[in-house]
Amino acid sequence: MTSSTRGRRGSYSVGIARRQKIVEAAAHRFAEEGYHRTALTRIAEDVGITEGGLLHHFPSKKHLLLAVMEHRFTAEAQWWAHLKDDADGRTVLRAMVAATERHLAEPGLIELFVLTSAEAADPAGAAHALFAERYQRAVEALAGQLRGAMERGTPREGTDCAAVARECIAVSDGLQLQWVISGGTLDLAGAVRTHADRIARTVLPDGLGL
Amino acid sequence: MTSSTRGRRGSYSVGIARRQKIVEAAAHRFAEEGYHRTALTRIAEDVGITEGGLLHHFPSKKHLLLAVMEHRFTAEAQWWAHLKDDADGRTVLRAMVAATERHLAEPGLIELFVLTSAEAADPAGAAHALFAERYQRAVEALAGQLRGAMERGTPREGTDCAAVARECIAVSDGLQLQWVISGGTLDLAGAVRTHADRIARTVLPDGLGL
DNA sequence: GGCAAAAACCTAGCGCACTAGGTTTTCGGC
DNA sequence: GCCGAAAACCTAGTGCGCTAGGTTTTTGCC
Repeated sequence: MTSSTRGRRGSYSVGIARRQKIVEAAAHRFAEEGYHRTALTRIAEDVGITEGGLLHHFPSKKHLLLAVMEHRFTAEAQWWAHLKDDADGRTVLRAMVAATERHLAEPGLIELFVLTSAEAADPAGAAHALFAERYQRAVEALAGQLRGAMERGTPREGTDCAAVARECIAVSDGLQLQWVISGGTLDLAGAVRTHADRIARTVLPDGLGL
Repeated sequence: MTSSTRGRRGSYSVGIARRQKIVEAAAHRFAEEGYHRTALTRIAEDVGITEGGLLHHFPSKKHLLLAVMEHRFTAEAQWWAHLKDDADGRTVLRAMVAATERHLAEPGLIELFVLTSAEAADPAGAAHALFAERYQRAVEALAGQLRGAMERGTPREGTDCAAVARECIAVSDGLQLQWVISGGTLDLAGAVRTHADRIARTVLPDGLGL
């Protein structure tokens, strides 16, 4: 029973490199021509292997989509990390608007997000676990920051921070959907700001907007 | 150039009956085993025809899903019609909560809705047009009722009713997503109520909650 | 009632996502 | 350096969504 228990060798360097290339190629094609319209064979060709070979690394097309999204999510999480723990509620709410603007800058991202969200609705699907965890983490983080911010001011009585966090995330997701369907016409960032402002006026101690 | 221009005959009665049966069978199977896991062949078998025969009526599986959803949407629209035009803002907001509770009562409905929403993200897809129109109509209706209600009271200055309507719909959609992913754990109706209450406090003339 | 024309339906076949099982390549341990 | 086990990769085959084109059934019209 050493550190490397008998059997079990882990990925080879060539495999790791291949997976990275696959995710890059997939991200490119998905953003370019859409998830449903890109065939796994094309992505496999892009990286110089067979469809079967690709499916060795990612057992299904959905798993591949998930890997692409996970890549995005980590980048997103890193960005949020720049917020200090003692940031006040107003700063957090402003960060939500800024995050939306960041998403808008990357073409195809929101479409992919909406798609993956729906995929996550299937409890048997691979995306389910990731999203379940992701939502829980996001709600907790946002709620924690709001709670901390309120405790430093005079908290409004009976404010459920987790509920506020869930609402913020819901508004963001729901508006993203409307934005995609509107073909990019909707002022997404503006709408998110309006809501953040409403939250500020109803839950922040001073009752002022953003 | 008579009323029936040459050519063009319209559906036969047998076809209409068949389509209805197909939609019923599809709705049942989709709710039962999920959209992705039900094969068109099964639905075709249920109604006693071939897969090819089914595809004559609905050119694609997505079209069929869309037909199922349209069926639900009309039922939903009829329900909303019970609201009087001169209903006050508070009544409209309460109706949103009631609508959510209605959705929760029908198993599998919200899952299908989330799925179809994502499908609508593809501009080339069949669901896109329906959802684009649906959202526009919903926003206009809600905004109109809010506007009417506010004009009868003392409207808060600078309230964009359309924006409020979009936000309400976004919250509803976004929370539905979280509800599905949570496996039904989330108190969906409660969360919608919390938001509706916040809206009431920030946009209704009296500034009171629900 | 019978005649087209259009709807309803079927058959054959393609591409894609995915599976099963075999072959080749990598690489830690001797 | 080389052995062997596991990773990496390929090949063959299946079921599904969908298309193309043909056949059967319905139905308005004379």
